[in-house]
Amino acid sequence: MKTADQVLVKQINKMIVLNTIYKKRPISRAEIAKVTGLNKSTVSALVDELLTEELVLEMGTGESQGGRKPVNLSINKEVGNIIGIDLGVNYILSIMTNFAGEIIWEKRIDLQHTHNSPGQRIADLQTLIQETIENASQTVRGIIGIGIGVPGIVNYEQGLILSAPNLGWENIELRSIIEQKFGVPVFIDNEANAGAIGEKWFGAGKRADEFLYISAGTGIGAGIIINNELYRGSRGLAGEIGHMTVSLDGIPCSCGNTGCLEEYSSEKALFRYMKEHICVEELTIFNIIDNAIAGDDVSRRAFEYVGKYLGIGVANLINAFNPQLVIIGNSLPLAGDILMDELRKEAGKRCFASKYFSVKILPSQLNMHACAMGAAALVISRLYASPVS
Amino acid sequence: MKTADQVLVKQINKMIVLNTIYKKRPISRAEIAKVTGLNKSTVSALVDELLTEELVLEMGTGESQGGRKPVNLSINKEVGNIIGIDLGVNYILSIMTNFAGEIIWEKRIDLQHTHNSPGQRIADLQTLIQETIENASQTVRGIIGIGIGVPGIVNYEQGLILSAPNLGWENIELRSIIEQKFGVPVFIDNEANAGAIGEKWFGAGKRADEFLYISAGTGIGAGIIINNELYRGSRGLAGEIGHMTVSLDGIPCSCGNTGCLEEYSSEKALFRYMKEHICVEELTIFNIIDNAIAGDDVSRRAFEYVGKYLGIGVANLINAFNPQLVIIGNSLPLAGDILMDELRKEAGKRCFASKYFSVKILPSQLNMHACAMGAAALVISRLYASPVS
DNA sequence: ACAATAGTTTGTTTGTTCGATAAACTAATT
DNA sequence: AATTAGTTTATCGAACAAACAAACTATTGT
Repeated sequence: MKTADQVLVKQINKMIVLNTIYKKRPISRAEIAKVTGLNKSTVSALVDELLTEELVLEMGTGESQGGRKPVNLSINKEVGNIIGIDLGVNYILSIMTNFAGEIIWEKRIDLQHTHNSPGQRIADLQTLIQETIENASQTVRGIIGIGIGVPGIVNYEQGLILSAPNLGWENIELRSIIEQKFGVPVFIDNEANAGAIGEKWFGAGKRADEFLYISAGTGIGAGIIINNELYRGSRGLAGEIGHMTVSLDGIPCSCGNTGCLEEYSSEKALFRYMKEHICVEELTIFNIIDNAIAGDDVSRRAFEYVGKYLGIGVANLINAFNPQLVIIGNSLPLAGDILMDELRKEAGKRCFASKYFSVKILPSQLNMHACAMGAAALVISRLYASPVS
Repeated sequence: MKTADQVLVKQINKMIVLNTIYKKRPISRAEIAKVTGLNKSTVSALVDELLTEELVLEMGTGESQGGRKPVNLSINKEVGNIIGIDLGVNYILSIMTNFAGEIIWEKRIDLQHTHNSPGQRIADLQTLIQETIENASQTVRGIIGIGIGVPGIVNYEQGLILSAPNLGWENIELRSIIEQKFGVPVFIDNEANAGAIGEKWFGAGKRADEFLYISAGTGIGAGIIINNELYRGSRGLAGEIGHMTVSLDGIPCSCGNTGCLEEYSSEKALFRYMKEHICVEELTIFNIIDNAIAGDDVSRRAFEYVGKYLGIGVANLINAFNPQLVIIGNSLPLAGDILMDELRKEAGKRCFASKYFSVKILPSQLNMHACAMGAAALVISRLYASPVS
């Protein structure tokens, strides 16, 4: 029960102005007033503050509309650098972006499963972050913060990893570890949540108020955007759809149940399908994708199999959430239409809403960068929420 | 992109004050200031307005806390009457409540399936509403509005019933029909959504920010409360979970697919179970419930069967939404623990979150009144949102 | 050709309104 | 006398409308 006052009013309007500049840059004060409905003088005052905070820049003038030329306003991309980390199961991807979310440096390191003790992995992470920082550009405020997407259960508020089974991690206070080491604010979120935010800020979800981001990789997870914001659920566990039952007496799952979605439509399922169809080679997910695209029959059918079941899971979620859009991300959609066609077909058939209107199902626009860019957006969004910091 | 101004500030704070009085009545101005954090003088001013609008009453004084006695404030229950309608498949329930949501009159009429032409049914509805109005008490503003819960797809903004297959209705402009006839504001919503709002305002969901209301009757639907508000989805179809796939190659459904939840855990499924187990009698749902409670073996096992599968559906939703609470409503939970025990067992097994904390699964507190009371709350909540009307 | 001028658009300044707040007050009670 | 409840008064700060200044285009007249 948060009461309202003038501080709140100003915060909201300032955020609206900054957001408008971010989305429609270059834009003049007059135009901001027009599209937001705020008074000209109000816009002027708020823009002045944003200018002194160096979040916004005046960049020359635009074309005259029959009178005085408008002054172009733009985001100051060089206020600071943001680091976004995708902490994968067998890789770490680190990107450095400017304030506009443009990637200015990145590096991916691949890790063997062999040395996955938490300590070693965190050391690798710290080394990579250090290297990223050393490649920062000259900016007003330096490194603004670090966002990290993790494949596991996370307490976002406390920056705590409760459990990341695929990493073999339990109760790691990752935020305080990284904050102490680098002295900047750190934000930890689930990998699928980060992916959803990435697509919301920079990808296929920019214009959708409500959408689902399905991370289909080693496991299956969903990031849920409701009312333009990430929905985390009452305890931060929303979107844990890997163990959705889709087949009552289906394949037994490591969780003790049968017929979990993850057993039918993840990398795990794909590998099993390959193995069952007499494919003895040791292949990576990327090998199978390449083979499928090149026309290999078994690989294609593996993706069709996985796509069909993923379509069932997606249909179940569409029925429950009624989103405008579903984005399929992580590794599996790299197979393109081989996966997506089958997925769309099955989802369309089983989706109740499709009788009334069609739900768009798109592959990720950011591909393997979604999680890291979303992690960076976790940091950037803080600047937007409270420009005065 | 809604901008903020002082009007918004006042609206928010006034609503907070009114809500605080509603929830904690009797309460003094000083106490309101304490619990909300608003300034004493602000509270005084807002309360004064609420008093002149007759939404609030001064009702004597409370015990002294060592100084001047506090003046007790309370909701003015007699500002007006609200009508809530549950438009069932074979019944119509009409309730009349005061401003506090207390039922002061109600009537349920049972209808035969035989004459379910939309015209006849709407005539029956209008007659019942008329009778309800005639039983209104003396109030300041008379009938404030009518809320109607409908088993079908509804466009809430336009008050339009797009489709109600169980009623045989398509594209009925129910709001304008009823508004024209009775000359008061009318709100139409889906039956499960109304049930969820009912439980939120008056039932088991009062204290939960995020919960799911599962309406388990003729069909299966869900009302979703997120952030203390009903979530309707991008096109008002959120919660249409009847055709969630729970068994890949399961029972064929009227929708053309196989393994839909509704085929396993609705009244329909219960009746089928009874028939398959050599029960030739023509029974109503209430007969089966009574028999089950009385100890009849087949009836009990029918509820256990349905409960188990409903548990799977509930687990899938918990995994996706991570609510604090799930409320099971409509007819099936009238069987009590016979249904609920099996449901909880299965949901607990298949619910990913249960490894981290337990989700409460409760039967409806309002039982068959949830929908009608929620429909009334649709009207009442409008008074709260904009006290000046 | 070109200066004068009218009209338009952009952005700033000024004065007003309105809501929340703090502080000083009155009122009522132990 | 001390304490609690509620009101009054003065102040602050936000958005806003209106008036203004600045910068530009278009039109007109010579």
